[in-house]
Amino acid sequence: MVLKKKIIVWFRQDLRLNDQEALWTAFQDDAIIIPLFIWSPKDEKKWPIGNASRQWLKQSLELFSDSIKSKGSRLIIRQGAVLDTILEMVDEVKADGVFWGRCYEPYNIDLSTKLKTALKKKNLIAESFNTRLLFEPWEIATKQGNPFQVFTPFWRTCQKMSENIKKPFPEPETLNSVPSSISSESISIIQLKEKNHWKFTTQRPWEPGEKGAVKALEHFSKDGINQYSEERDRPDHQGTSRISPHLHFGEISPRTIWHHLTHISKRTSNTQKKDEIEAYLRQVIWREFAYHLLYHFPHTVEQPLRAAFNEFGWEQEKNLLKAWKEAKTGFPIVDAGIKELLHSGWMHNRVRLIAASFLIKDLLIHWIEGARFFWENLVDADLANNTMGWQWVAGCGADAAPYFRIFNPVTQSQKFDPDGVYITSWLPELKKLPAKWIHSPWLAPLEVLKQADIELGSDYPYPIVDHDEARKKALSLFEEMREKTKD
DNA sequence: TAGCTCGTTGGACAA
DNA sequence: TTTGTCCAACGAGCT
Repeated sequence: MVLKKKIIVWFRQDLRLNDQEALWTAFQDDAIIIPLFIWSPKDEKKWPIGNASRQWLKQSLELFSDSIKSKGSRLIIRQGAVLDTILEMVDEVKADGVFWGRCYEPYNIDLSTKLKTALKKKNLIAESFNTRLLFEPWEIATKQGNPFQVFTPFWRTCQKMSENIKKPFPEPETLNSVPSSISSESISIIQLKEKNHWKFTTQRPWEPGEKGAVKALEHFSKDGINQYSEERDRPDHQGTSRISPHLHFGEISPRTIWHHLTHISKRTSNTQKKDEIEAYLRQVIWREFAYHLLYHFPHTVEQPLRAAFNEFGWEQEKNLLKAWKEAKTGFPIVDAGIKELLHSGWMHNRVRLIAASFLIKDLLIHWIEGARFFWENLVDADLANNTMGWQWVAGCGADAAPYFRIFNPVTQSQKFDPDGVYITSWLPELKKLPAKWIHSPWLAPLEVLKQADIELGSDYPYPIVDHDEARKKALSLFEEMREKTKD
């Protein structure tokens, strides 16, 4: 009789059973599988998991643990430094090796490398799999063999290579049991921080976990996809897929999304629908692009991709930053966005752009401050996406907007939330203000404000900056930076 | 290799 | 009210 191999499958940002190549490979090898999750925020260095993400993770793990149980196995949860914990576990259960899905944050790459070396030294099996991306960051390159820094050619290359995207792996029908002698921590070891406690609201309910992720995809692909390219920009409508937190925690794989939507696209003769699906898949490729950049330019989590921006004259106005974080800027679209973030752990993409542009170009505060605030409060906080997004808005990242493109928070608000429906859903104090004035209450006649029961300065703040002046100042600082870095 | 084209999400102003 | 044009800059990526 052949002795079965014993494999620890270490789960990180791939909390699902479907299209889980690490798990599926161990299952196909007929190995005895020990599913493991490690709670180890200290290993995450300067980007330890934020409060909103913790809350999501707790629920996601709870559900993942249940689905593993339903297959006859048990998820082992341990706490401590990743390397020590795995090596101890390997000895404890006399494992023959470890399988895991790859992560691409600099600290995670470092951990994987060290783990592989340590396991190989012990003559054990160490295998990592692609569980998070359509393409590995090193599989896509320009014709010169360099990493891409512009999205469109990256997108075209991905399209050409899309035939290679593997079909999702099925989930194992059953799993072996895990001996009760192997101890596990409770999920309650994942503690929320006391301050700035993020709460679920009933206003925008989420359903974490693999089932919730599949439901979100099915709902979106039946309905939302048909007007995606227009509707995705409307925070007052439900035009986006809302799949981002599911993708971040790996409750669904991008391959599943890709194949599900390309299948629909192939079946329909409706060219508009095909275009809408392509518009959405383009966004999925933006996520790939973010990982491509994170992998090839890992310093960008702290430093600008364009070095010239190290010379930019950022301001250090603590009070302005505080007002932004507390939704007290006096610009309703910005404040509504921050409120949405604090109350629901999520912010509409268009509003993220407006709020980010306001922090950077109106308040002239360094993008890293905004990146850290988002990191702490978003349920979909993702180092690759967050870094790319903030650098894009700041103009210091890949494919960034030219310096003179500065969002006007009032015209953006008028364009994408014309009736102020989004604004008033998060700022009820402005409910009685007519749509004409909702985007810039400080311009409303006193009579109108009175009728709307608003006294500026007490019910709702005065604007903390004058946008036109702030814009001019930003442009002159960019000009200074260009002079300084000219050569 | 040198030159050419092009770039997720814009704004201001004029007609 | 909508549509068109310029803003003005630069480097990536291709041929």
